[in-house]
Amino acid sequence: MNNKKKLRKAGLRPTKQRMIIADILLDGINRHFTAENLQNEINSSGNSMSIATIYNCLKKFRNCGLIKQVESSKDTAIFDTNINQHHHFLDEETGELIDIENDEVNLHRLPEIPQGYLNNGVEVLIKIKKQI
Amino acid sequence: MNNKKKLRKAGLRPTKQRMIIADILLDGINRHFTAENLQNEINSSGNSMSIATIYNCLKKFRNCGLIKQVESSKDTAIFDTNINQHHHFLDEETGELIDIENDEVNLHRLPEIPQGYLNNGVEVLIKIKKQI
DNA sequence: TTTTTACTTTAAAATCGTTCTAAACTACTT
DNA sequence: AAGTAGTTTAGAACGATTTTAAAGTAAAAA
Repeated sequence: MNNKKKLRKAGLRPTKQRMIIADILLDGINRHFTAENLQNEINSSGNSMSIATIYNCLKKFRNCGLIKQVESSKDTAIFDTNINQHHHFLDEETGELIDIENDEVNLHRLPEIPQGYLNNGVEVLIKIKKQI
Repeated sequence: MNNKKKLRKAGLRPTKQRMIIADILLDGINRHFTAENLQNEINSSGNSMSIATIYNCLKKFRNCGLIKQVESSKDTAIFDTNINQHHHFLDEETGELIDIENDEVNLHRLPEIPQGYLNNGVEVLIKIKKQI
């Protein structure tokens, strides 16, 4: 499916700006990035875009499930083009994230979900530290 | 052990401000809180403290292992007085966190830690959503 | 004890990531 | 082609956190 169709299917108008971002992000390659990283990529591709638009698009893309936002206590939001349930190694020193595929983690005996709630995704974070 | 000793053991000078914070946080009760929450508690206890000092202390306490910082992509840092390895339910709508004790999650077959790194703690986050 | 030194606290300013504003623009519908 | 609803934009605003630099304090040295 081309990106125009992907955006339409997600309920988003395929504007010029969203297409530029989709062409960068939705190429099937898994990557972690910040709004600033993306702006640099946009600039490198010969385009330019207001940072407000970039934030708007990232929020829309995230809410539509085209990308994910990683749970991490860094000062900057980190997004992920891998939208399948998966996990991460996190080097807390550098902030570097490494993907862990879902089938590499075997979760036995999950605790019971609190009354009145539904399970909305499990994320395992394995914090790692450079060996000295 | 009293709080003065705990601070000394952690390598921190037991200043008046750190003692006020230690008296609030290190009472053995597990809680999640932000810097602002803590400032309110300090004020309620009849004391007052510069917000810069509160941030300084929280950073020191965290770096010494007296408290933990929760991995979560909220806009405000969330701290946790439960320093044992444990996990959380997260209601993404409200930001509410609920503790999951470590033995309630059974992790079989963790992936291999990348070359040159050491495991520095595992955190499982179960995102939950209010049932409609 | 007094002095010295290093560390800590503080208010206020600065910074940084992100969101808001409101005007101009553009995609889609009629 | 005209209308309308959604989108983009620069710049202002915001909120959390950090920095600054001066005053204060705890611990170490004399």
